[in-house]
Amino acid sequence: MVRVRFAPSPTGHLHIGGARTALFNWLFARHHNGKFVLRIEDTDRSRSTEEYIESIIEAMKWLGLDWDEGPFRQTDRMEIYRNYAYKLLEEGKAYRCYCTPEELEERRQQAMKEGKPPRYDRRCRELKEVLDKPFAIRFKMPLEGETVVNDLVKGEVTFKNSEIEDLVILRSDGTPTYNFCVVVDDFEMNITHVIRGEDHLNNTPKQIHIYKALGMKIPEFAHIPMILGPDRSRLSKRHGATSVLAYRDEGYLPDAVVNFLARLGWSYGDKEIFTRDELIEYFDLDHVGKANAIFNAEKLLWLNSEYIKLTPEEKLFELVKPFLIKEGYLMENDSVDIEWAAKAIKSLKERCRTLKELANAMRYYLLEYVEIEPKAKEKYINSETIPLLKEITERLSSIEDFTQHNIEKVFMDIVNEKGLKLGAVAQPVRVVITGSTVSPGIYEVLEIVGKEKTLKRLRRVIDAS
RNA sequence: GGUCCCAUCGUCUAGCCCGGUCAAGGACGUAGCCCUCUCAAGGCUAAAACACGGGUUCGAAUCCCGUUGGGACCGCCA
Repeated sequence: MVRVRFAPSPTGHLHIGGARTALFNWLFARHHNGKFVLRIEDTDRSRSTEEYIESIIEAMKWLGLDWDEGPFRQTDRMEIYRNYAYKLLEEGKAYRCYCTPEELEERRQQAMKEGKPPRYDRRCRELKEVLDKPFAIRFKMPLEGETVVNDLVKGEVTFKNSEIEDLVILRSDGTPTYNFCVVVDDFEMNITHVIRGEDHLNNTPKQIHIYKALGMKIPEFAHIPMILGPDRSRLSKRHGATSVLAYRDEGYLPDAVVNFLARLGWSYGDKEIFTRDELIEYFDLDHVGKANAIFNAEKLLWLNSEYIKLTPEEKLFELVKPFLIKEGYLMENDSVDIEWAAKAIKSLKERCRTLKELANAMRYYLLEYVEIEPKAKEKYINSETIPLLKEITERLSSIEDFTQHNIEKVFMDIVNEKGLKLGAVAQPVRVVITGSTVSPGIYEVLEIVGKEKTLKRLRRVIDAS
């Protein structure tokens, strides 16, 4: 039975990189019909917050990454770690270190200055007597030999044991450290595959020695490459939105984000667009690449537009509603005819890449009047076009059934009678009705805006001239 | 600085493990054309990559070594 976990530390919102790690674990679990465990690594109490825990959970839910067990919290499990740490101490596999953090920091600085590796010098390792001073517990790493990590993505990676330091497993305040908790938890939770970011590859040999010292079975490891910003440095706030929830707020669809993240570092031939079921069916570690990937916001935008096109209009309306309300184009308790809304959205969905854009485009369908862009006004509303607008207003007002078909007839009549190009008539009308030179087809727009608002807007512009 | 990882179009990648079918395929983006009432969407076309240097081999994007470049880690952070 495959058991994997996602173990974020709540020191920030769930970001793109973390989300992809979570996704790969989730896909692996679902593909193998295994279990996906959520564990909150909050042993750093000074930086962990409840808000971040909630925010991470909210982001996971939004992405649709459901977990089978947890969320477990390491702060609830302190006794367990402590017991294991003391077990190692008693067995002579760990030792008390009386060096203070200040002393260690000083020595690190000194070592750096001398160009030596900034590593703990193991000075307490052979201390025989027990002192009456605060101490941390350090793990005794083997001094020679080598450790091989058989990574499912990277292959065989070999480390010299002499390069691995005697890490602290229990701090002097009695709290355990990351590398220790991970081992204990992964064992206690029966984790079979540890799928995590490549930044943990160097931690792996340390953890392997702890597993061995504790007589625990070592899980399989898979270290997936990092996600980098456009400047090739690790993705961070400087590169714009990195929090998953920020993408939700910008109007991205969770399926699009999931699809995008899945294709970052993983591939299935030439296929680009996957349903969730396809992702689950096809996902495997063999096709996870080894190289870091740069976050390509343009491609995410494209995928999102593809997903918007795939989403039915009625569903899209539900999704866009919060954005409409936020922008003030719709009141919370306004009732909107769903058929009308579907028509409106159908006209716009393939020219919008996010829900936010869609909401914005719906502005001229929902409001009474629209503000006209100055440039558009200057170009299309002038002494030449006003008579034309008057004429068309008159003819439109006589249409009884205000449908695309009948509207088109009015436009074509005018064009034919006056020998004009359609654009010469359509553009000024478009500007008056939508406030901009860009919109869906003019007949479609007028039908959706409706006869009443169409005439109101036209007359207001004519009267103002 | 030490250790570890990585290297195909600007970007995500297929191909690499099992050398020849690769004068390197797809996608995003970019450019042009078609469609057209504007903008999209759609269709067609184009420019665009095997980091470099050595081997091995009849033959290398594919195997080996080195160089360069990038990344990660070296905490009583996770």
